[in-house]
Amino acid sequence: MQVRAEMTRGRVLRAAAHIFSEVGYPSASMKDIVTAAGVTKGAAYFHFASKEAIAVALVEDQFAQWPPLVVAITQRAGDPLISVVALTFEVAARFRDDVLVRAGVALSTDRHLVRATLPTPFVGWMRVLTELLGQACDEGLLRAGVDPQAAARALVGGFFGVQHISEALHGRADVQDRLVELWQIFLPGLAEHGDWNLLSAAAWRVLDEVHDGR
Amino acid sequence: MQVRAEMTRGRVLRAAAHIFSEVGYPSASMKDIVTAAGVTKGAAYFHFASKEAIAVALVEDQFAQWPPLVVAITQRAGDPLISVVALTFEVAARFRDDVLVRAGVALSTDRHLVRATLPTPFVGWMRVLTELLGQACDEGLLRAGVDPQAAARALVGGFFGVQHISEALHGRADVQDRLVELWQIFLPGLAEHGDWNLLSAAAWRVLDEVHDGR
Amino acid sequence: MQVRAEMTRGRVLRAAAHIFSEVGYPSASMKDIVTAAGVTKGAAYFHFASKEAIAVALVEDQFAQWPPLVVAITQRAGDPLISVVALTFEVAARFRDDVLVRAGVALSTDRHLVRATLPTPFVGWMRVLTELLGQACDEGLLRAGVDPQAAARALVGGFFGVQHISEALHGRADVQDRLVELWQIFLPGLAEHGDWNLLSAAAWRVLDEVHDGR
Amino acid sequence: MQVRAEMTRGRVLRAAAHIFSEVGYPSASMKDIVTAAGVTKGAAYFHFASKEAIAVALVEDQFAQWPPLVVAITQRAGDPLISVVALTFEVAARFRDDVLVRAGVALSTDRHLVRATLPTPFVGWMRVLTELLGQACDEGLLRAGVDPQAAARALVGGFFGVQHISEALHGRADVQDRLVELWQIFLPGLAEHGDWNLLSAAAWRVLDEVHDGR
DNA sequence: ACATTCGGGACAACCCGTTATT
DNA sequence: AATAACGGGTTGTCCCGAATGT
Repeated sequence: MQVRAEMTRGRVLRAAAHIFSEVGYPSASMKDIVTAAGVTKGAAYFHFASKEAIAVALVEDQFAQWPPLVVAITQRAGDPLISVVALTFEVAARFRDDVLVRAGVALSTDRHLVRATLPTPFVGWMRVLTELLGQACDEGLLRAGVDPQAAARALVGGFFGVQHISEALHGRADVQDRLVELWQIFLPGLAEHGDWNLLSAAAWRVLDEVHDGR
Repeated sequence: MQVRAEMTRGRVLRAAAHIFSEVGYPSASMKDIVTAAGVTKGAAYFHFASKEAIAVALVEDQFAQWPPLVVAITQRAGDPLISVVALTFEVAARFRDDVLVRAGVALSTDRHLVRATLPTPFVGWMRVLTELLGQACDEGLLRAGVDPQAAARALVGGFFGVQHISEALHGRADVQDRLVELWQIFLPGLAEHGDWNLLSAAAWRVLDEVHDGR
Repeated sequence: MQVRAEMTRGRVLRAAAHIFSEVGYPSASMKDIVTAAGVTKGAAYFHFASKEAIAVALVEDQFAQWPPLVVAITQRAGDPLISVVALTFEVAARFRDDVLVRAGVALSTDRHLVRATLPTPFVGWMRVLTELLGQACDEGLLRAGVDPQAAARALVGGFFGVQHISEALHGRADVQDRLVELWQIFLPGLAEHGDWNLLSAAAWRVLDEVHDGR
Repeated sequence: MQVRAEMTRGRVLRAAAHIFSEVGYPSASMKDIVTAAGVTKGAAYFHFASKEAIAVALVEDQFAQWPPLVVAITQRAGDPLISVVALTFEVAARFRDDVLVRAGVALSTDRHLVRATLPTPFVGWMRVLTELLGQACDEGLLRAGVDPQAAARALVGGFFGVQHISEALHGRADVQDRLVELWQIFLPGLAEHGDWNLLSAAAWRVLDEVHDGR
């Protein structure tokens, strides 16, 4: 009865995602979760050993979804800077729209509230961006003196901060606008002759293709 | 008996700050707090109506400490860009070193976990920075086309993100280095002819004076 | 407000004694106990940190009540053999009649069911009886070749077994009869010329005095 | 598939015996048992309707093993007193060494913790011993005035007590020594001219024969 | 005014023995 | 005989108030 089991597991996960992102992990009670999921406590505890295990599953699911996206975008884009911009747009959109992702982000942000060991956040993104910016550097696209790794760290920090504030103040409704603002300040420091209008237009084209391709 | 009362209040506040910043607000129990404070529950509840009230007091204390700092720094600095840089350095240092501040930041970051209404974060800083960058704009210090408000938002976002990641990964030990990296990327987009070395040196001088002045 | 507290504590202890001796420690729920005691869980947990702590208190109370009894009886009896017999009668009566004692005995018997460390049973009684039988030996009352310590161990074992079986089969209603049977078999092996009728009559006289003396 | 089924049943029984005698019936969870047995819950519940059913099976197995032993020993011994002594030695050894027996004893001792009706303990042994001591009486081996039934009750009580204390204090390691001590006190009250050394030597001879005979 | 002791219940997470379903 | 699901029940904790000193 694999399919019923898989359905139950998914229901729990989705319900937990909603509740976690609404009231936060510590205030979410298993009772709320199973009620929202429409399953019994026994069923939930058959699939997840504990509340923490649900959180871990959620965060790991979220982590697992990025590598394929990175591959899809970099393949279509060709240019590393376009890839980076497109990634930030797409990730921001998912942060805003996908409740599983929102929950994963909330859990990662409050990771000290979860006793279980969650995967370390940020470092994966730093690696990806360091790689892409390194390529850009090799291709002579970066401003002289820019260290790809330092730029990657700054970019991840900026993205996270902007996204967090957008969430705190407006439920991420304005996250894309804030992201554009961030890029407009960032770009001159990153690429000598980068033109934001061209870059963002290219990034959107890539995203359109990626979305259609699916 | 005024002095004993004030001492008790302070002990509770400091103990709560430690516990909140260690395990987070929801997992911090009043029992832990009063034990750490060395007072009885009754005493704590005489000064604070609830656990939430402690959190509110902590956050408000934290908020209240910034305006004087802003005044002190802007008065000494004269130049608005130097003021901004000096502010980020000083605030980052307090985020790292002052347990009361750390607790306030943690509570603000997890503000949806506290049912009571905490003061809205970020907007105060956005106002301050918009003001300072507006001055810089008037004085012709900014790059052409930079909107002071948008730049202020990006700056607050970048600062928060960088600081949060530094906390998550290294307990804020490296926050100053990360902040410098952020500025190095930011500055070209903000000020056409800004030189980071000069700017940061000036900012440190201002901070030295401010610290001595106290 | 010492007196209310002491009352509450006592109510919990007595209720727990009833429930423990009825359904056994593991099957007794705190809910049952506090309901029977007519107090709330908060009150119970103020006095006892856990269910185990109640069990420990019960057993320790039981242990603490024997030394005074030993003193009272030996002082009145003079003769060590009479003391031993009187002790067994009195203890058997309390095992049968006093619910606090019954609970303590039940907990000691099932002590491996309680994770907390309960005082070691039996050894206290072995010491007391070894002492008394040693005196009897010195006074030439014992049969030649009897080792006081071995006899004490056998006596404690016999007493415990007889009492346990009486409890298991008839709720200890027949414990005194069974005890007399035990003594009638035991006495010839212990004291060459002991006469059970004289000895038991003397023991009862001592007990009457002790009871009146209170 | 008869043999696999029988194996599964046996594994469950043995695992349950271990767990019951370690932590007691109420604290033993089916999960622990099936894990220790290396079978699934479904398999265990195929063989036993409930946890109680396992306990009942264990106790009944234990009860069923004594009648053959009684027959074997009385046949070899001839003399009823030798039979009684040999029985106590052999039973004590099995109490100490056989985990199935240990579990049965533990369950019988804590029988009020099992809701199902377990076979009444002690009375079987009392009947056997009453019978044997009755024979001894008829043969003039008992001390004048000894009631076989009362003596049987006292003996069962003494045996149980000594064995229980040995278990509680030393895991039954010293049970044979304690049993000898008990007999040395008991014998004079039971048999006028009984000599313990001869009796126990005869009992051991009988046991050797019984063991070889198997 | 300030502090303490004691009590009140709601509730949380999780486990448990058991039954369906396959 | 294995996987999956079932809910009820357990202990313990938590935040807080009420009664009581000092």
